[in-house]
Amino acid sequence: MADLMKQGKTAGKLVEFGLLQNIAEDDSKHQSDYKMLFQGQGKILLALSDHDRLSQKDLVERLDLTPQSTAEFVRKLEKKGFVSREKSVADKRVTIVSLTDQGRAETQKRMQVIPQYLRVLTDQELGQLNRILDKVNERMLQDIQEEDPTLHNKYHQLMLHHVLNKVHPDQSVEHD
Amino acid sequence: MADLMKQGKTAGKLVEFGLLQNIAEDDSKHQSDYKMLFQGQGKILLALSDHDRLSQKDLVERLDLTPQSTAEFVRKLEKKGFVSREKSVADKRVTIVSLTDQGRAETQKRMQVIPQYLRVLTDQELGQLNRILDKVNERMLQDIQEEDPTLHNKYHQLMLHHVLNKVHPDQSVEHD
DNA sequence: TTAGATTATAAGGTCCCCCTGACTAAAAGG
DNA sequence: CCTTTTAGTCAGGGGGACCTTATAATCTAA
Repeated sequence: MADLMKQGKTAGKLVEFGLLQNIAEDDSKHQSDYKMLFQGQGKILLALSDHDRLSQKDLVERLDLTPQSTAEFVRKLEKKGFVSREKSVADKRVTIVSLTDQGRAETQKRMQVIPQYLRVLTDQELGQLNRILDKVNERMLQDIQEEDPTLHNKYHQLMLHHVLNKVHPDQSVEHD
Repeated sequence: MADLMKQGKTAGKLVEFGLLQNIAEDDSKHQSDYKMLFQGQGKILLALSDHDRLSQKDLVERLDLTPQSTAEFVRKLEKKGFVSREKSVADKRVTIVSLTDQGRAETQKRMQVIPQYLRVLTDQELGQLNRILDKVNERMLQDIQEEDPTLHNKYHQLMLHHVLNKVHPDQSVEHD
């Protein structure tokens, strides 16, 4: 019982957390666009930062979008200078999309967003939070896989691959 | 040094967390639209669940939107059956917006999203997470207030009021 | 009573995400 | 060689978040 209640309480706090993140984000005009990481143009950037030089077809498969949407996003990103397009020589039908340096930088910037608010946590608390997030993330991962055992959505595959890469290997380059 | 690194690590895990939340959300078709809680129509719902029966003017002030946008969102919500509108008798210019039962239910549903994944945490971990979130949330709150000492944005005020209400009082109707 | 302020509306715009349909150019296979 | 299949394009559309520029209706105060 107490457990359920505590869970509810925590859930509430997580909502608050999202809320505050949201406010903080549009308060400081710095437009980190953290929210846009997982949609539209952001998705493309993400996919490319996982594996550069993908054909639009590849993107379509990985991101589970229509070719048209994909083309649209790629075009927009190109206009912004974040990606470049070139025709494949091997197969003149295919367009190869790649991240420009600027795009790479942008993607970095979007993901980093090292939340300042973490600075209030003690070393111990950071450790606790890390362990907790590992556990929770792993659980979500399982849930997702249960929901879609074959994981048809390539985007999800990509993302999970990302996560798995970080969640279970030694996972740090601690060499200070 | 170690601290900064740990912070970075945690930040990474938080990104993963967002990622997974996102995937989980559009995997299970239940369209909780958690992401839309803080924008447009969601904002309106939120404001009304804080204080029902507001005039559009009130909404405008609280949400920091133009009257036109507000009217638009309200109209859309009305079309969906989430809110109802009535003319004030006292002042025939004003329209009073209130949540319908359906709207109330919807709002509940959107906010609840009691994250199942919290079930993997032990009682102790929940406690830790609660403390951590309190700390972090409080810090974000301060940051926000520093950024805008007078807190011009009424929406933020509303939200902070929400948060403050939960962050420090006893905060629960614990009667299982 | 009439001018000015207040509340809301209509109309139209910008930009975003994402889709369907129709079509071209290039590759592949019989 | 000629028909499919495949990669991508264009055109158009639905829905969402906002905004600006009128304008109408109502209230209020001189």
